[in-house]
Amino acid sequence: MADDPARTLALLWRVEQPAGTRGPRRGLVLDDVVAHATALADAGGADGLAGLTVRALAKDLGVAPMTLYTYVPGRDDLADLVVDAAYAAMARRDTTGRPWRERLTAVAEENRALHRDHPWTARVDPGRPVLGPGETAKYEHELAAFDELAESAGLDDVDRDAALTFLLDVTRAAALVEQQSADGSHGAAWWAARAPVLAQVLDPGRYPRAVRVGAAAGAAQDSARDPDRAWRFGLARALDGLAALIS
Amino acid sequence: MADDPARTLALLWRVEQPAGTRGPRRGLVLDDVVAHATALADAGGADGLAGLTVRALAKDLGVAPMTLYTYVPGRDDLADLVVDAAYAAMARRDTTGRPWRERLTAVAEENRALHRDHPWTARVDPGRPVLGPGETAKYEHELAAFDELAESAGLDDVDRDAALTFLLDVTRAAALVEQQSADGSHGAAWWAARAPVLAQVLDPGRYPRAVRVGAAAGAAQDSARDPDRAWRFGLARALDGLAALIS
DNA sequence: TCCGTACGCTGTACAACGTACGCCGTACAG
DNA sequence: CTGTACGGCGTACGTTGTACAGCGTACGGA
Repeated sequence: MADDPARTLALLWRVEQPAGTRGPRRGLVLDDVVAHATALADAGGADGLAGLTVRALAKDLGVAPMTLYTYVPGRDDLADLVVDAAYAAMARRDTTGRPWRERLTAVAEENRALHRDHPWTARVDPGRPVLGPGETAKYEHELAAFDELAESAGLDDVDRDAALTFLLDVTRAAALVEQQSADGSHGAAWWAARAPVLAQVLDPGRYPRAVRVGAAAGAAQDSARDPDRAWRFGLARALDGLAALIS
Repeated sequence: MADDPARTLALLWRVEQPAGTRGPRRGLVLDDVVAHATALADAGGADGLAGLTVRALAKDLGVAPMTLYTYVPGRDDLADLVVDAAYAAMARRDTTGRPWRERLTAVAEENRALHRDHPWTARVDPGRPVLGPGETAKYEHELAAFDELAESAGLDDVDRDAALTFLLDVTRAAALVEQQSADGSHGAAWWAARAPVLAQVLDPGRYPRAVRVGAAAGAAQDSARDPDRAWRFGLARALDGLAALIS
C-alpha cells in the first residue's frame, strides 16, 4: 500500500492518470468494483464495512484478490470509496425557501434513510472526513439547509458547521438505536440469555433507577410498538436546542 | 471461545466459580489483567481498544498468550471488562438538590473527562451495552441527575432514558472532535498533504458553502485557539433542547 | 506415604486477514 | 518484428484470534 493521501483523493474524484495504452486492457471499471463492494457491505449488516474483505470482493468480481490492487491502493481506500459513493447516491430534497425547521428535518431524514439503506454508514468514524465528491456534495447541500437559521441566529461559519455536526450526530445516534431494534440483535432471546445472571446480580435496592428505567427502555425498544420514538425524541430535542439560538 | 453471555456477565460482576483447589496456584489476578489491558489501550491512543492484542497483553504480563484464556473466554470479553472498569473508575459528583442544568452539566463533564482520560471510550459501540457493574453504576448515577428534569417535564421512564442517551451522544460526538484537535492528526501536515488535489478539484463555484465553511471549521479546529468551542456549543444545544420539554 | 486427578500453563498450529514481491503474458510504440 | 510498459495473479509473509493437546503441579483420598 502506498498510503498516499493525494492518490486516494485523486481516486475519489476520479482524476484520471496519464494512462499509457500498453499492456492488456483492464478487465474491470472502478465503479463496478465500488458497486460490488457496496453490495457486499450491505449484505454484511451493521459491521458491513469492517466485514468488507479484499478476498470476498475479489471472488465476487470473479478475479484474484491481488488484482484489486491495480484499481485501488489498499483496503482503506476501498472503504473510503464505498462511503463516498453512498454519500453521492443520497437523495437530496431541495427545500429552498422553506422554514428552517422543515429544512433541517429534511436533512435529518435524508441521513436517516442513508443509515437505513446502508447500516454501516452509521458506524463510520465521524472524525475522519473522506473529502470525496459525494461527501462534499452532501456537505454543501446540508450547509445550505442552514441558511435561514444561520441568518436568524447570527451564526458564523464555525458555528454553522458545529450546528450541522450536532444535527448529524444526533441523527446517527438515533439511527444506531433504530438498527438494533430492527435487526432483533437485542430481542427477547438476547435478554433471555442474560436474564438469569442479571436477576442474581442487579440489586433493585442499590440500582433502583437503572433497573426500572433499563427495563422500561429495553421493553420499549424490543417491542416494535413505537419504533421511531427515540428518533423523534432526538430530532425534536436537536431542533429545539438550535431554536434557542434565535434570541 | 465460548461466546457465552452468562459467563461474560459472571466475569464482569466477579461472580466467583466453585473454584476447585487442585493444580498449581494462579499466577495472575483478573484485576491485574484488566489493569494492564487498560494501560495498553490507553497507550494505543484513539484506536486503543482495537489495538489491544492478546499477544501484546500477554507479553506485558510476562506470560504466554494462551494463558490469558484461563482468565477470560476471549478477546471481546476482555474488551468488555476494560470498558466496564473504566466506567467503574469514573469520578461521580453528587449533585443532589442542585438545579437540573447543573446536574446534567456535571454528567456531561464527567463523561468528557472519561473520554479524555481514555480516548477509546468515545469509540465503543453505544448500541452494545456491557451490563457490567461499572456501566450499571454509571447508568444509575446519570439517571439520578435527571430526577428534577423528569419531574418538571413529566418524562416517563422511556423518555428519561432517551434524554440521557441524547446527552451522552452529544457529549461523545464533541469528545471525538476534541480528540482530533488534540492529537494533531488533522493538523497542518494532514491538510498540506491533501491541499494540492483539493485545490484542483474543489470548485468554489460549485460548492460555495462547503469550501468556505469547511475552511473556517478546519482552521478553527486546527488552531487550538478555542479548543472547546464545539464542546460548549453541543452541550448548550443539548441542554436547551431538553429545556424545551418543560412546558 | 503415595498416587489419581483436576487444573493452570503453554507450544504448536490453523484459519482468517491485508498485502509485498515477482513472474507471466499481452499489446502497443518504434 | 521486437522491446517494453502494464494488467493480472500465484505465492508467501506477518499479524490477528484461538482450538487443541501435552505437561507438570499440588491437593484429596487411600
